[in-house]
This record gives sequence, structure tokens and C-alpha cells, in this order.
Amino acid sequence: MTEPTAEAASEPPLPGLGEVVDRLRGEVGRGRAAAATRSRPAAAEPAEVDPVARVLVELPLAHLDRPFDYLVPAAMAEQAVPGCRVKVRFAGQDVDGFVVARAAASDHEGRLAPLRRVVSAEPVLAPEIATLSAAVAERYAGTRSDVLRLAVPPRHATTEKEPSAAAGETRVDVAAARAAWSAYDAGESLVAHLAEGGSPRAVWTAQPGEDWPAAVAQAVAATLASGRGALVCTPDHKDAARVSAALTAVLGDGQHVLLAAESGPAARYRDFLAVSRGARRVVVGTRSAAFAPVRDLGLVVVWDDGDDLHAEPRAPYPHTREVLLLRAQQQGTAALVGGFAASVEAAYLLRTGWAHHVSAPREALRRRVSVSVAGATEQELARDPYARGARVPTAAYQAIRDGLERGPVLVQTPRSGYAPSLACERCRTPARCARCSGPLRLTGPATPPACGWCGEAAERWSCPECGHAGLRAPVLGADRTTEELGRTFPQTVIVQSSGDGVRATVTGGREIVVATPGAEPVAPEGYAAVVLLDTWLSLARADLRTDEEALRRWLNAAGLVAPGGVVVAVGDPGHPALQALVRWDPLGFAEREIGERQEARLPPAARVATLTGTSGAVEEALGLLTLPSGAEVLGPVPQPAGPGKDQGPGRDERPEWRAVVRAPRARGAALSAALREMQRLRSARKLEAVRVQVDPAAL
DNA sequence: ATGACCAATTGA
DNA sequence: CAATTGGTCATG
Repeated sequence: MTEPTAEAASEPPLPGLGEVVDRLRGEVGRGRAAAATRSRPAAAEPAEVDPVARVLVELPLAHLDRPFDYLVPAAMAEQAVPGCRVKVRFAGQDVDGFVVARAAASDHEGRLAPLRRVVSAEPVLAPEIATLSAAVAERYAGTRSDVLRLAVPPRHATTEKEPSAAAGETRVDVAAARAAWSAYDAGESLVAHLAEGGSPRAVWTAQPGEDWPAAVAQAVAATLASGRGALVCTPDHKDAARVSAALTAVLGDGQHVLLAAESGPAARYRDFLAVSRGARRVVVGTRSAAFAPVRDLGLVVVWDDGDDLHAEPRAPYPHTREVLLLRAQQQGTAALVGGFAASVEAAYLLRTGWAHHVSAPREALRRRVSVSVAGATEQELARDPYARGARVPTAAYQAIRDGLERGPVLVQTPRSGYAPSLACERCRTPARCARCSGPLRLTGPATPPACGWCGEAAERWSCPECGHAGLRAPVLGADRTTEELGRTFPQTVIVQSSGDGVRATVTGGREIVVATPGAEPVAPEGYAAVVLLDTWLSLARADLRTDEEALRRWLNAAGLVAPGGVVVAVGDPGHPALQALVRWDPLGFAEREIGERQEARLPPAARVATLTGTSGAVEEALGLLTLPSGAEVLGPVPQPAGPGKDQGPGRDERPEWRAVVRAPRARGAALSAALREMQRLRSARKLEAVRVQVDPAAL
């Protein structure tokens, strides 16, 4: 292999052609000097074989988002391999790019400019990732260069010089892999199919108490047995670390990498290279791992795809599940969409027949967990508003007390803090900060109310509506729950995991663990009981996914129960989401939601996109948009001022407006294409930017 | 983005 | 009539 040094790459090589040498030196050294020599020297001697490099140039402009051809100087012939990083001259500037292909000739009419420099011969953009990035950009109406920024980690030159140690041999026990899935209908056949080199596609609803990282690791092992690699994406680092530990347990040391931004740039690039060079064939990680160039990919797994951490916050805002499904489609791999809950999108995969359902038989579920709801129904509350009763009803206390006889007990509470929102005691008007109108809250039992946005203490608050000076706390947070339970169970250790104090695991002793959704620690043998408080609060948000999201959070907490354990939810037993929890029927609930999404014409029954920007820019963008048939525009409407921002004077940030466009599911690709075309037009005309989000996480 | 080019508009 | 401004186009 040739040394990938940049110096060698830019060395002017040419025999005899003084002019050319001068020009190259000039460009390398001072840039302008060559302009003096007006004679048109031919570019540096081109490579003998495939002298044309097709380069994806890294530009933020939508209308330039396509490959451009460059001449490969003979001196760079060996290094300018497909997938490598290069610097090229584009419109008078030096810009970065990736070589996507080498070719014998170009379709371009004019003269080709030479590559300026091969940054490194390391092929960091695998062909299948180049293809994937195109599909992702298309689907999300964004640019490939934005997608590539997500897909290829920043270079770390020192790390690149080190070789990647090859993984040792691993022996896979296919029988053990099958056994890990034997609790599920179609589970063993899924694993057998993977081990034989097949590409099954499944939506997997995990049974309560499932050691899902172990099951995932076994599915990966089965895939390895067929000589193929695998890729697992989890919502957060905590889950990725669990899967990583399970992979080590099943495959042995050094068979996989955990790709995570948390590990820092050097380690991240080292692990990426280990994958890209084929030294590791199994990857687990969060969002960005979905683009990892695993060799001979055989299986993609996404865990808990309903978690909005899977939604990338950077343009073009792709969702891990969609990236992995596109990839499975393009590369013909197996796909596993797993979770305790089932997203509506996952239910759609089953409805269209794209995937099969892998689930435990109803009987087994009933034996495994007992779920009940404590609380008054909405009807009862309507008749008697005081029927709400205690925040922690007797049945829930009993579940905690009985649970503590057998092991740890998990108490999920939807909000962190102490009293995260306050209202007028008399007229129930939400209490707001006098200075910035942020929400008031309490941070502890003996602190004055303070603003959640600007922190200003509100010592003498009085209601702007009715003049009353008393406050009440309609919502209580994890701190307050911990305090209350401490009084009720004075002899018991209480651990809290929420906000910035998240714990990954607990010891498994007889303690109470208070946690906010997503921050639940894992207990080694599972929790004896799981109690879900204030379920009404999770259902109170005004969002399309409110019920789906609430159920997902409950199932994820309830899923941590030990086999044979007890789950008690405090809330309205008549609510469909709680009924789905009691029946442990995530898929049934998701299927029901499909119907509602169809009626409301919302994703995934429709494709929806938002256009955000200044009022004028959004209007203008809509004017340039050629909608496909059956599509419609809603809005634009002004966006409410965001939290956290200080509303100090002298700020000239113009308010943002947002329009929503939507099209029937079948016209989704056409809608994305229309939006992309609009962005191309806008960028060519240098118009003010408008942010386009296709199927945004929240509406 | 940057730069080139052309056409319409403005000012003396 | 020249200078300026604005829109369009190409960038390899």
C-alpha cells in the first residue's frame, strides 16, 4: 500500500514542462502567481489509468449537490482512490470533497481542473455509503454533503497512521442464539434464517423483563455465523453500552466496536477505521452509527425506534430507523426493529408485509407480568372532581411495600425537579415570570418560586387574572416524589435517577428507585415491582404522538420488571394507552393509531414536511414549490417564542414562521423531490434560507 | 459561496 | 452616456 502522505501528493512531478511546474508551484505556494503566465499550460500530466475523478464537493449549496469531474495528476494516481478525501479548486476556492469514482473519461465538455491534493488515500466513503447518502438526501429533501457530514467522522491524522488490529477468531454457538429467541413465535426461525445467510425482516416486540441486549447480541452472532457483519443502533449511549457488554459476553473480546461521539474524536475515528478497514464487522452505536461502513453487512437492528433521540437534530434531520431501512433495502440485509413498545411506523412495516412480527405468545406474557391500573376513570372524575384521590393510591403503596420484600422497586415519575410548574391556587391560571413570562417553578421544599427560563425569583407573586396571591403545584417532580417516599418508607434506601443525575444500573438490593422516563437504571435481576405515577401528565401534552409516546415510556419502565413481577400504573383505567399497557399489547395500540393517523392525514399515513424561516422567506418558498397531486399546504403560522432565550431588549431576531406541507404516503417521494427542487432553486437564486424538515419528530 | 455577464435603472 | 444595481448563470 502506498503511504497516504499529502506532501507526496502535491509534489509537482513533471519532466520538461517548466511552465506547468511553475504554475503548480504558484498555485501551491501563492495562488495568484500563475495568473501572470497567460499561456494555457495543459494541466499536470494526467494519470495513465482512469485519469478522471468524480468528486462530491462539500458545499452548502443545494443546486451544486452533484459530482464534478477532476483530472487526476499522475502523481496522485495511486492515492486518489474512490472514497478518499481530496481538496479541489471549485469556483475559485479550495474546498474539500470525496472521490466517489475513477473513470476513463468525462462527460464534461470543458477542460478539467486537476485535483489539488489527496488529503489521504484512506477510503473513508465506502461506495454503499455514498449510495445510501444519496437516498437519505433524497428522502429528507436535503443535500448529500450534509448527509456525508453525519456519515463520515472528522479525520484524525495521527490515528490514521496506526494500523487497525484484526479481530480474532470467534466461534458462534447457533444453538445458544436460537435458545435466546425461543420465547418468541417465529423467534427461532428468525435466528436460523440469519445463520443460514438469509435476510429476514422483523418487528420485534420484546416481552417484559427481556434481557434484550443479550437477545440482540445473539441475533448478531447468528449473522456472523453466516459470514456477514451486523449493525445495531440504540437511542442513547447507555443502551449502546449495554449491547456492547452483551456482544462481548456472546462474541468475546475485540469482535465489535462501540461507535459513539462520547469517546472523543481520536477514539471515534480509530473505531470508524477499524470498521471501514474490515477489522471489525460488528458495530453498536447511536444515530451516526447507522452509516458505519460494515463490510458484508447482513443485519441492521434499531432498538426502541420510537425514541426521539433517533431523530438527528442536524440537517437534513434523518431518522435512524429510516436510514437503516433504506440501507437494508439497498444492501439486501436483514432488518430487526425492536422494542418493548411498537412505533406506528413499525406497525406500518407489518401492515405492508415488509416485515414479520416476532412476539411472545399472549399466555406467556400473562405469566410473565401482572399489570394493573389504580385510579379513577375520567367518567368518575367528571361526576365527582374529588374522586382523583391520592397521587400515590393505596394499591401503588402496596405494590411498593410488597415489592420491597422481594427486590428493588422502580417508581417512574414523568417530570424532574421539585414542583416543575405552578398555577394560581384560586383560578388555576399558570404562573408566569413577570420579567420574561417563563413558567414559575419550585426547586425545593424551602425555596421561593423562580422562573424556569431566566431564573428570576418571584418573591411576591400575585395572579394577573384574579389577583390572588396563593400558588398551587399541579405537577410534582422526581425530587418531590423522592422526598414523599422517604417519609413513607423511612427505613428504605431511595435512589434517584433523573435529569443530570442519571444512573445506568442499581445494585439490585431492596431499594426504591425514583426515575424520570428514559433515565431508569437497569436492575441486575429486574425490579420486583414497577410503579408508574402521574400517567395523566404524560397524556396531557398536545402532540400527535402523545399517547404513543406515553405508552412507550411506560412499557420501557415496565419492561425492566423481573419475570413474574408486578406493574401498577396510576391513572385512568379507561384510557386506551393504559389499557394497551394492561394487556401488554403494544402492536395492537400502534395499529389502532394507524387508523387515527390515516384520518388525520399524518405520518406515517402521509408524508409531512415543515418549512421554517422568516415570514417572507416561507411565503416565497411556498411560491416556488410545485406540489405533487394530492398535496396541500397548511399555514404558515408564527412560531411561539422558544424557552431559555432571554427576552432582553435590542434583539432583532425576527420571529419564525412555519408552514406544513403534506402528501399522501404514495406521493411521499414526489413531495420530497419537489421540496428538494425548491431548495435548489432557492440556493441558486441566493434567497434567504428556509429550513425544511421531512417527517419531523414533533409537529 | 464567488465571479462573470447582461439588462435595466439611475444620475449627471 | 457612464455608473450602478439586480437578476441569472456557471462553477469540472
